[in-house]
Amino acid sequence: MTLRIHNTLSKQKELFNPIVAGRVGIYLCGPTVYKPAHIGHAVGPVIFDVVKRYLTYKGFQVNWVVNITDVDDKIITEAAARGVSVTQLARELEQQYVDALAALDVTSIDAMPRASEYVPQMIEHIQGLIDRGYAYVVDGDVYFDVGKDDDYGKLSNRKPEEQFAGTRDGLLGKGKRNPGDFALWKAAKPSEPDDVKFPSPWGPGRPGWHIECSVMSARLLGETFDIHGGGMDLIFPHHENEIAQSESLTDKPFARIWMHNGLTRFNTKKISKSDAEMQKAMQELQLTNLLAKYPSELLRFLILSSHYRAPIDFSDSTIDAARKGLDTFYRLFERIERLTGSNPYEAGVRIEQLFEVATDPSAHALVKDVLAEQLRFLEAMDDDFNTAAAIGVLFDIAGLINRYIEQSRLEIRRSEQPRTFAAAATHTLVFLGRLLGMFLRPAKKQSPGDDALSGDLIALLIDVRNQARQTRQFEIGDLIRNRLDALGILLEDRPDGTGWRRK
RNA sequence: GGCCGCGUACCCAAGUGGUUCAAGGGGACGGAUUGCAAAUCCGUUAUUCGUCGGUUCGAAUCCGACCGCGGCCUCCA
Repeated sequence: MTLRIHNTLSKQKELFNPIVAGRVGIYLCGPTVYKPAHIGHAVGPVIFDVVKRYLTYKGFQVNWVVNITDVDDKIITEAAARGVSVTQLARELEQQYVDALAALDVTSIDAMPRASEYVPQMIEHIQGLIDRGYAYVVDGDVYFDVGKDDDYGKLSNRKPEEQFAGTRDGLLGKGKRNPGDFALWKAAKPSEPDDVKFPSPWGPGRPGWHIECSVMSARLLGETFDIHGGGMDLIFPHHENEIAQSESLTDKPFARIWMHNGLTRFNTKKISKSDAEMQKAMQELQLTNLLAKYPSELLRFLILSSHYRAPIDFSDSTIDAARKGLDTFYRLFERIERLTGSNPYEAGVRIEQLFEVATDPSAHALVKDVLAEQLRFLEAMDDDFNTAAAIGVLFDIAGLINRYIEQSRLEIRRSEQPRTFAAAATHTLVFLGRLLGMFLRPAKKQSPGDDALSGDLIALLIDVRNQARQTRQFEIGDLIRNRLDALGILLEDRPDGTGWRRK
């Protein structure tokens, strides 16, 4: 099986072969820390977390870098508005972001470099571009000269002459040679705080937006590396400019593969910072708020339920549907533990290890079918990380296991062999889910308000109810069930007794 | 205006030339099971893939036009 990845540069899926055999370098554009991160900021990290998990599974050693932009106009403005220092604001929001990613089980990032800590290297890079004639200085600013870069625009398919033809003079700025020229270095303004003033050969100032990614990726991954990721909205100008300033200095290809994820939408609109109507929604869509409201696994599941290049529409109804879908797996896991005594979250025999001993026809069929599904899962992942299709396969496997449980009447007769196979199939299911960063640990079954006493009381009510049912006093039984239902407790009468769960 | 993406059932969402390609989830409706439920299982729910043309023996899938939605072209994951 071979992995193919869609490359924005070529606009098609390409066979993946790393530069150095067995090793993969990935750079993902992280956030500018000037406002709390929203759900859209989690999409890239979750997807690349899966990319890393999958590549690791395939035997690659992955080095994944996500940058933090902590020097920027917007941070300066926001910090001034809040009356805190730029550094203070940036660190606070960075910590929030890191915490949110940890909550989402995005724990596989290898380095999170800060722009502010690579300024000397950026200056070196900029000086190199000046020396090579690709950049010029104007009153303490340094601009990249897009006119000197023959293939400028190859990523976003734009030609600077056409793109900026007839643009207003305003874009020309002070002393720009071409309207499309972008700042590599911005001279400090007197009003700006000291913690964003860095000394440079061109006077005090700070780096432009794009240069940090070129420099930090080169330092941490090499001048040419395997995969560069980010949101679709970064293709132009950010990534285009990264390519220009990197390749103009090194004469080497920058990133081999560009992966761009679709943007998260709310009411079909991009979650944007400037839209007034969006401001209110933004509050709700902040990662910290969402993580307080929903299990993180649900957010991850929702993100992975559509292909990474498609936009995700975020709404209560999509969340709700995702939650109900996820419950299918949770119920299966509970069922398996109850019927087989095997904990799906703990290491156990997977079904592929039982191929030889599956002599019983239905067990044999289960093994065969689950293995076929496993293949489909891997094929989906190999096809540009099609997590949506992969999740579809997980549902199919869950169906196979439930069907097998029904067929072998496991609820009634707990025969040895069906228990073993059902448990093993579930271990395979969990194993595949974990390639997506799912099913890492048992889902929370209880609410914060639950305690031992309420559990005992429910058990007591169940006993009373079953006594009543045995004497066919169903009104009493139903009363208890309905009243518990109103409290959010769902009773389930199974062949082996009555269980309960929260709605 | 230029560039890019999208438009698949009631909703979400895979599929980008042909035998299982119309996955999967939610919802709804039948059936099995249950005292009744819940859960689970079985079945039904798109002869059709925005519209109209074209290419082809054959298209949701390729080409063209059009309609609709969105993104970028200024900061943005």
